[in-house]
Amino acid sequence: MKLSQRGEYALRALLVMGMNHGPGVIRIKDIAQQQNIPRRFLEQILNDLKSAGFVQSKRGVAGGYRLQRGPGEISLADIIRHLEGPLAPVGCVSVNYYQRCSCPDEGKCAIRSVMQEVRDAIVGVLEGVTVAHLCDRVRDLQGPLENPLDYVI
Amino acid sequence: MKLSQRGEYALRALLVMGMNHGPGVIRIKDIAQQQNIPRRFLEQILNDLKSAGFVQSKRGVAGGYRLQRGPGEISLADIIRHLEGPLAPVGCVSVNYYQRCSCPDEGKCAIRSVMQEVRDAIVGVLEGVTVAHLCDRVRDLQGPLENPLDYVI
DNA sequence: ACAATACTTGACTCAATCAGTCGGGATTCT
DNA sequence: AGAATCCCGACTGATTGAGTCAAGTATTGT
Repeated sequence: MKLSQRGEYALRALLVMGMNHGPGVIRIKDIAQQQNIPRRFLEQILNDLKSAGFVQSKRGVAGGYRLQRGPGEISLADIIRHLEGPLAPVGCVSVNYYQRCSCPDEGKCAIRSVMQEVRDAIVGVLEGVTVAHLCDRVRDLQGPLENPLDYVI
Repeated sequence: MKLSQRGEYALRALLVMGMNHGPGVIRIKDIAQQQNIPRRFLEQILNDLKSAGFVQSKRGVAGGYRLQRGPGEISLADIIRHLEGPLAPVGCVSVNYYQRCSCPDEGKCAIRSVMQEVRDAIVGVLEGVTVAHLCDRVRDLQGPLENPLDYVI
C-alpha cells in the first residue's frame, strides 16, 4: 500500500470534517486554505468522496461539505481502499480486489504466503482506525491548547 | 508498499537461486523458462540485483548466476527496499528513504502516527523473512514430493 | 429578481513510472 | 575459432499521478 498525494489530501480533508463534525458544513475553500491543498484538486477529490458516500454536500451560498456517516463509522481501510485500490502488496492476496497471478498453484506459493502476512498486518492497523480515532489522536498529540480551534492537522 | 511485476520476478528468481544454492551457477535462461519470465526483462533485473550485491555472476559458456551471500542473510525487506524504494506508505515515516512532508509539525500529525504503525507492521513481517525462510516455506507447502527436484515456485 | 457564492462535471496537460524489447559488445569454455 | 552466456544502454508504448481549466447548475441573501 502506497499513499498518493491525492490520498493524503483526502485523509486530511476528512480529518478536518471530523474535527468539526456537526449539523453544519465546511467550505471547500476553507479546507484548501487550512491544509494547503490546491483548491481545484481538492474539489475533484471531495467529489469522489461524495459519490463514494463518505461525505455529503450542500450547494449555494452557505454551502460546503460534511461527513455523511459519523466519524466513528468510517475506517481508514475503507477510505484508502476506495482511493488507492488494494491494500495488499499483490493482487493475489487482496480480498476486495483479488486478481489471480501467474504462479501455477497459489496455495503452494511461498511468496504469496508472506505477502498474505503483510496484507494482514496492514489491514489489521487500518481497519482498526476510524476518523474518530484520528480526531482523538490529534487532541492527544497536541495536548491542551490555548484556543480550542487552533489545532493543526 | 506495492510489489511491482519487476519486484515479483526478482523474488521468484532469488527463490530459485536459494533453492539451488551451492557452488555452481544457474543460467538466466533456465530461471526465465521455469518461472515464465521474459528473458530480456529478467536480464535487466538480475543485473540490478548484481550491482546491489545480492547475486554474483559468471560469464561465458558455463556461466550464470548465484546468490552472493547465504540465503539466510538476505531479508525480503532488503530486497524490496532496493527494488521498490520505501516500504513505508508515506515518505515521512520511512527510515531508509525519509522525506519530509508538508505538514507543519510531524510530531503532532495524527495521520503520520497511524502510517508509522502501518510501516512498523510491514517492516516487522519483511525484516523477519529471509530467502532461506522462503525456501523452507516452499518445502513445507509442497509437502513430500515424489521427485525432490519437482518443486514449483 | 438577481448577483454572488459554491459545488459539479468532464476534458485536458505534463511528467514520471512500468513493463518490456532490442542491438550489439565482452567473456569464457571447448 | 566459435558457440554459449552474461553485459549494457537506448528505446517504446501504455498507464498513472498531480494538477488545471472552463463552463456549467443550485442556493440564498438583499
